[in-house]
Amino acid sequence: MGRGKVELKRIEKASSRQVTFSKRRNGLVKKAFELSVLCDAEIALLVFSSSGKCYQFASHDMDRTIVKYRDELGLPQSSQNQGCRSAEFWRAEIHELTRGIETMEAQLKHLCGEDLSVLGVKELRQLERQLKTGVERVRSKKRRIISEGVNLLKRNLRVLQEENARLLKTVKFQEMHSVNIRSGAFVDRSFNPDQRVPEDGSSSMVNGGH
Amino acid sequence: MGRGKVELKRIEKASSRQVTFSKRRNGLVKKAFELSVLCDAEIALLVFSSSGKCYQFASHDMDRTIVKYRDELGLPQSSQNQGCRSAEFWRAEIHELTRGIETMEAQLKHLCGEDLSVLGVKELRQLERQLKTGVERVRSKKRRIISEGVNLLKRNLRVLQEENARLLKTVKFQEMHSVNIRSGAFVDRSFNPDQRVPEDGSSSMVNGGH
DNA sequence: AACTATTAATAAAA
DNA sequence: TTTTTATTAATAGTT
Repeated sequence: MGRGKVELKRIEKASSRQVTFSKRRNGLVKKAFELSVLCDAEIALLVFSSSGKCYQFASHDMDRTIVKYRDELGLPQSSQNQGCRSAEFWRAEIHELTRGIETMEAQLKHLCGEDLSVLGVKELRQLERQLKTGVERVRSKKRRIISEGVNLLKRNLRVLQEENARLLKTVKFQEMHSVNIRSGAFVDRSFNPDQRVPEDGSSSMVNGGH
Repeated sequence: MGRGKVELKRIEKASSRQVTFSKRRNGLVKKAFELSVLCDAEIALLVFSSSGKCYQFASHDMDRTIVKYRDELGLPQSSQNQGCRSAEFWRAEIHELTRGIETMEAQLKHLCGEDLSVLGVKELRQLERQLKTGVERVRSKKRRIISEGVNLLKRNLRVLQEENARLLKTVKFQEMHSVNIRSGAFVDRSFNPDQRVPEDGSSSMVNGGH
């Protein structure tokens, strides 16, 4: 609903993203409100923008609804004040994960041809080989998928053509048959040059059926 | 949007209310999902039907988002709680990181031409374009590095050649000089055809320097 | 669950 | 941001 449809992926242009966020956030809250009123539902909605700003809507009371949700899961309350002692552990855990992420991000960038300054010729050669392999594999996969599609279409085409040929024969046979049975009508018609044997247009059906 | 507009009040007819609840709840979740994807937002949505059934949507992790919301309310009042967060929060944080890692691993595999079965033709096309861009960038970087190396060598070559020319002149001059001073020695050499003026080999060093 | 006539949301532009 | 407008999307009532 807008000037053209939009792909379901992160909007790259920051300004557009901001505008869309603002509009859709309003729309979402409006919808949530309407649902709560129309259907007598209890709704809690939390939205954090990518920059960390918090927006919320609650038809009744945010905390009450959250408590209800926790009850639903059977979770104990006020878990917020627990677990302070293991913070160091979690920090270390996260540090590990973050390091892995950084490595992978670098790899991804390199594979996209970005941030290449840190690499030497040897590494560039290896990267190029890796990318060429990747391209080749992707291409061959694509070719296979497309060729499968084409083959399917060809098969369908053949089946339809055979079907049409059969139908055409049947139609011709029926025409001949009706001429033989009602030959009197034929004779009658021959006395009236304006009347013709009607054409049924079945041959055009062959192409009309996609 | 429908056959006529609706008043914003509780739908009295129970069956209509139920149908509308179901439809609009789906719509609301869809909108929440779209907002989270398009605008990179973190969203938590809780919906309780009037009969008490609980429905939910969370773009990231419900508990993490709730904790974030509580932090939002709690932290501005006093900063003493900063850094002291629940194990749940850390678990959610790690869950987030792990999800990111999985995404990146998948991307890496795809870029290496592995695990392509999950992709459609459109995605393969995009991937191919990405890889081609990457290859091109890697190649151009490699070319630049190599060409810089070559240029450096050429510069060295020129410098050395000039140096050689200078040295050769000096040698020639000294020889002439020595001839003038010790003409006897020159005469000695000219009498011995096997002996040559020694070549210093510096011009072959230019090429041997790789 | 489908089907549409309508209304509502919203993308792009101003 | 907000408004406007051309379009798409959601959905109310119906089958």
